[in-house]
Amino acid sequence: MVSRVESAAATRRALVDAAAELLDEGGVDAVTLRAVGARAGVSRGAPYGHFPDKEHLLAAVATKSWEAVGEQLDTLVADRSRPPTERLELALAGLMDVGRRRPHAYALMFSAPTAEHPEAVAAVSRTHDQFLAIVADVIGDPQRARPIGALVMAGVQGIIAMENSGHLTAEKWQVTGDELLRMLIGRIG
Amino acid sequence: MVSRVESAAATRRALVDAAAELLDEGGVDAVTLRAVGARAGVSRGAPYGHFPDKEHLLAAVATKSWEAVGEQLDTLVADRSRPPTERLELALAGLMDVGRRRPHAYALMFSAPTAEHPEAVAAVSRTHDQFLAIVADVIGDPQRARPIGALVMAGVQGIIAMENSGHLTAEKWQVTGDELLRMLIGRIG
DNA sequence: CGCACTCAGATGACATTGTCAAGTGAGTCG
DNA sequence: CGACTCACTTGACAATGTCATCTGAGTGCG
Repeated sequence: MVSRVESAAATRRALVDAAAELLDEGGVDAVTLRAVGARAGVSRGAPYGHFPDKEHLLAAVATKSWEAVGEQLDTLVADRSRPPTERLELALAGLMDVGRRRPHAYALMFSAPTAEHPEAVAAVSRTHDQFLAIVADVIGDPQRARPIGALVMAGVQGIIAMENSGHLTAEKWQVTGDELLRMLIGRIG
Repeated sequence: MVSRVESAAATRRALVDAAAELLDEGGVDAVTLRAVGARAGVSRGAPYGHFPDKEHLLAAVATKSWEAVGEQLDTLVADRSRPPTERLELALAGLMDVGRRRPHAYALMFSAPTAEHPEAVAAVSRTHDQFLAIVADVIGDPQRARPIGALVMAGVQGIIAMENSGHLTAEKWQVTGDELLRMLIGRIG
């Protein structure tokens, strides 16, 4: 027997996990409230006990994705044994990895509605701070780290977007996403 | 009295225009086949005479958007009176402008389904060629123009995505999208 | 211990949507 | 002029997001 609040929290978690799985498997169109409920072991109307509407459920998925990236960056920020440049490379490689392994989730993380949900904004902000800390270690000057960090973040986002949309063809551009990332890192400072 | 083929072509054009308008006004969710039909002056089933499904209609909207950008670049490529760098700046400013004025259409242009439709791919490819021609004029070396062009294209795409998703906050990054664009251009070569 | 209560979740219902089969009428061609 | 073609309309259906209502298991008070 579980307490009612535990059970409700577990259900909420199961709903977000189910939505994330469906998103990864079949894109945003596959995230049906009925499918989410079924996978989470509840009925189709259950999400409305935890989220005002479907958009908020997706925002929760985006939030969790940002938090996952943030946790990954946590260990990188703390690890002072590696040189800063290497930590930055690892951080960016991690982002690229999410973009490639979970393209639908990645697109969701960078889509507009996310910004309208405070919990999502907080998760994004925290993760950006982690990232900025790493960039600052590379640059030295914390003041200049912010614009340059934005440029790098935008660059990575653009590289992944072009990869995932099929616009980054090797014949046309004579370059791979990884090479672009290396060019991007090389132009820091 | 108009010939049947003219009338059909006009209807197809009206459908794409209506879909584009609805997309700009209310995002992709507002693009309902019924709404598209109504605005185009036809019924809800009319699109099926011109497109196999809704996705192909949206692909046609994306294609038209790419072609519009391509035409804008046409004049820039032809205009040898301006210095190459200025032409590149104007080209990128034009892209940024589309991203800001028509955020939903811009997102559609860089979304995955587009790549699966041959006519869309052709329009994108043609526009990318225009862009590469301008970049090549700036760089000098046509071989190096391709990777650098990809980096710039990805950068612009990323800047717009961060702007439109609300992630490019001035407080966090201490920079504007336009400033990022200038940084990006400054790092060419 | 027992009972009324709360609230997470279930269920029925409804409007909207994408999609297709069948129908229709205006342009087209012999 | 009559048969035909085909762009478009209309009716229908399944799937979906959403809400009002219901139900039963955990909870607090006596």
